[in-house]
Amino acid sequence: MPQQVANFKAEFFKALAHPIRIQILDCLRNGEKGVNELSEALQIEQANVSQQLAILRARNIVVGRKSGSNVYYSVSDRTIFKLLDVAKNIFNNHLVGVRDMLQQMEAAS
Amino acid sequence: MPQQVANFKAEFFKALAHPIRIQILDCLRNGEKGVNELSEALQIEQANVSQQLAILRARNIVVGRKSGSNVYYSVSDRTIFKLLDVAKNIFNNHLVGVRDMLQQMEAAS
DNA sequence: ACTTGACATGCGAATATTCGCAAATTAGAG
DNA sequence: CTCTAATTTGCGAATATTCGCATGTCAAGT
Repeated sequence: MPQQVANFKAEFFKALAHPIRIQILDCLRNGEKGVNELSEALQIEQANVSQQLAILRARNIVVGRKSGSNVYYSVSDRTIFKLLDVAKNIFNNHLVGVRDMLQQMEAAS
Repeated sequence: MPQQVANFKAEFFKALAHPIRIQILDCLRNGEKGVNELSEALQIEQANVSQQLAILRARNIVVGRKSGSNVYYSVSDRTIFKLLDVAKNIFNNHLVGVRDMLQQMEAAS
């Protein structure tokens, strides 16, 4: 894999590498939402939400639909959710791994 | 999703959010590799490779197997590769989107 | 035109990441 | 024990990210 492609992929993951952005994406699982709606749901300052949305937009992860003075955001590609689900599976596997390890230590003591 | 879980997920994606680390994981697709081997294959200073491996290790993404004075690294959970493949699909979808957009602009001019 | 509500953007200080270089560790050979 | 090769770690300067605050934009109502 050329370095250039690796850069591109890293940029993509960097866009996901922030708690607020993860929460925003999770909020968008069941349909589009306005900025205020996200801000209230997550209890995060509106300007901050808007900044994080700008980052997700820059990577084409979300798109905004303007309606009057509101902007409704949604995920541009539902495969994103599949990615998050696979990530969740990895977490679960690792948590199980840690739990087993703790149990073994317990049993050995 | 509680904020704590979002933090955890963000930490995970942060571990993937670096070109060198992406390249390392890609190198590990066909089995474990030593640090020198990775360093040469990627043409990256060995200390740097070791630092990036340490980050992947801290997130349980790779594990090292010590053999003599060598350390052979491998991916701890092959689901990681599935994740990278899903990410690749997302890129491809978006690239197609961009290509179509360029074609439309071309056609309209 | 003025105001209000919904978003976006600019700025800047605090914080975190990156990466080359030097030094430390560790295992095996002589 | 000494030397060497393989790997890790510490350090520090350059660079990037984060986030609150202030300001800017833009549409709709009055």
